[in-house]
Amino acid sequence: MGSIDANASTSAGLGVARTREDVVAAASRLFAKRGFHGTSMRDLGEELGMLGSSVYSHVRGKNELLVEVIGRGAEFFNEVVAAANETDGSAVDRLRDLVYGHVRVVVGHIDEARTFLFESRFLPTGDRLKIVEMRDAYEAAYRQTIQDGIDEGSIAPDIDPGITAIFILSVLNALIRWYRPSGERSADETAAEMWSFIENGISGGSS
Amino acid sequence: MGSIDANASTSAGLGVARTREDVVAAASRLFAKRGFHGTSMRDLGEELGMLGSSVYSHVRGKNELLVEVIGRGAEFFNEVVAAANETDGSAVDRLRDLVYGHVRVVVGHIDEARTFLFESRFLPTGDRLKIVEMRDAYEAAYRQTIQDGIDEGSIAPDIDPGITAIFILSVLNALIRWYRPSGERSADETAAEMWSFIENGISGGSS
DNA sequence: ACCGAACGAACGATCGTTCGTTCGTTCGGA
DNA sequence: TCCGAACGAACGAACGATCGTTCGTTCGGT
Repeated sequence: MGSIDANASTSAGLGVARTREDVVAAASRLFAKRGFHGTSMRDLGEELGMLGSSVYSHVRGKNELLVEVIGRGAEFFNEVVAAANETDGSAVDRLRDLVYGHVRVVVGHIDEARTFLFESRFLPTGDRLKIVEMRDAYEAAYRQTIQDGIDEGSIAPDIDPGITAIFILSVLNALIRWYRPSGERSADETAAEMWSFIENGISGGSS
Repeated sequence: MGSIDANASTSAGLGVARTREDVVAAASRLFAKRGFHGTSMRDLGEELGMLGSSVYSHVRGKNELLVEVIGRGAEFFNEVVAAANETDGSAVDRLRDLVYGHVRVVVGHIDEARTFLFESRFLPTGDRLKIVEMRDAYEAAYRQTIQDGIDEGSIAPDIDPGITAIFILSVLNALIRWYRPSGERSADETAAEMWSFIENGISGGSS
């Protein structure tokens, strides 16, 4: 990543030059809160302290903003999979890395994650297909890791890797709905609770 | 071609007469598929084989439709809680009843359930608050049942009832995203897989 | 003849977008 | 040091389309 400008504040001061980065950030916020169809270019302008038409000085149009926001979200999640694949632990270790990484992404980039998950269906067709493909690959990474765990003997052989991957991702993705930055739990504390549930359900971990 | 032929039934057996019920059903379908803001009254009319303005012969307006669809979804889920509270089994039995009931509602009324879960934020303020309240009560029912299980000794005492309730509802609610009526699993088969995961996670059920 | 359902034109508002403009800053040549 | 050309950011009016909604009219069944 990189490109850390002197772009300290997100909003505040009037007359401060806005960049494309500010516009994308504002779009993330509003798309996440009100939805893509519920956000107008004039809403976006207001959020940025300018007119709706002025937004076009920075981006080509509304769809381009949706593609950009969702693309960033997808990138974050892909990095988690790549990182987990580079570790050389057991399958269960890699699965735990996937879970912790996912939670960190949601906690750290909740607006992009929300838009990625809820608004992808409104993407232009080509971009939408790419995202669907990417999501399938993400799910496949979980499925494969679970299968590896079964082969290694560290995960119960009587579970279905496919549907179990879906269940794990269900718990992870729902974080987007209930997590509030003001909450009492940190990212890793939340991930630890999740991992305990994923490992043993309501039978509880004897950790 | 003139204008009014193609009266081929979109709905039930009676050839011509559309009822308010048909309108609400069509709204459920479209709100679930395209979202509330992504569905216009003219879209709704087309789905019903009439003009957008004609929909107003059956309902007062678009918001009323959203309130009605979501209200029906909420009612389904409330019935599940009421039914589970009437059984006299153990806490774990009641929890399992809640899970199975939830899955049956989603499978049987997926459009209402989708709209209930995804579009509630677009409700008029008063109705939205009611739905939030109802959802809190729904979550509280799970939390209380888990607590009962802990008190009875049938659920591990080292788990947090609050966050565990959230995790269970995460798995349940996500069904709305991935379930397809053409799928290979029945409602109860799906619920059984879920229950196994909720009970023991990836440690597997000894079933 | 009655009555509800559907039509179809029209409304005001808002949508995404375009375009000519203003305004402040930057910067090279004299 | 000064000047003016060049530029990017933002303005603000306006566009065609579509939005939710209204209303007088027409149609078909009883």
